[in-house]
Amino acid sequence: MSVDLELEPKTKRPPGEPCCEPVVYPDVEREQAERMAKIAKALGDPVRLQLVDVLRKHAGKVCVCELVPLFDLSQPTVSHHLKKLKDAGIVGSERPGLWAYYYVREDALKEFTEWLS
Amino acid sequence: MSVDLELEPKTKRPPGEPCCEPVVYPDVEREQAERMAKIAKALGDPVRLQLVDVLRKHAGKVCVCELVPLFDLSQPTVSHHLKKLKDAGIVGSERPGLWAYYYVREDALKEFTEWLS
DNA sequence: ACTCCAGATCGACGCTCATCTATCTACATA
DNA sequence: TATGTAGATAGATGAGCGTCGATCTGGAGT
Repeated sequence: MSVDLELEPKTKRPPGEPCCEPVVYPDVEREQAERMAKIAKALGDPVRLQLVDVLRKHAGKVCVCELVPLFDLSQPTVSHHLKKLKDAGIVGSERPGLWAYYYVREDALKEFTEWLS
Repeated sequence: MSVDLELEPKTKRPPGEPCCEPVVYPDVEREQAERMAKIAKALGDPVRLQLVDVLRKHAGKVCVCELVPLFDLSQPTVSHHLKKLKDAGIVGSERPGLWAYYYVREDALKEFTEWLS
């Protein structure tokens, strides 16, 4: 971070020149921005936000068969959303037998909100 | 919120019946989830996250002409991203003369992170 | 008035996403 | 071993997104 910008562009300058000096942006930032954006993107859907919400309210693991009837969506669609959340590292899952249980990875959410604060 | 789920689905049940009782989900939640999802979606792009980051680092208002050269993107694209952020209420803008200045609406970000905590 | 420039808007393109139905996998119970 | 069921995967479709070049808008300076 800490990009040194000139916050006030020059008001008078010879025509043909750009208004601001080009600034080099450190690429280190971009990797983290991409990682955080992945999490934000996963949260950028009302269904997924509600899924996370429900999972957090029930601190333990929640069976998928409990989640599906909460939404007016097909089972594959809910499964798809859960996968998105899992790929972003926001939730984890276990499948001991026939049922699958999902839970929130609080550390991932914490990392995200702290980065944003 | 506080949806009362049965966390343990019945193991044995007559065939033909669904595995879980249907649960009514309060719609009140959905409006807020949609509002928060709108913010998350706006943050779900590395460029926009970096824009927010730069704007916050320079607590005052930053000229668009300073932002454009930070990215390997065309001016219309950066303008488009800024509009997305503005529509989500994350940033605001002023245009006193020829230049446009953008700034972060900290209250919106705070509302989001607190909702997520 | 005329020109120049910063920034927003438009229209197009390719790609991703959310959703569905249909199917597949694998565990459980009889 | 045969059947039923939970959940994941595959394929299709329509909508939305990120990006661009071109154009429009309007303030500044001559």
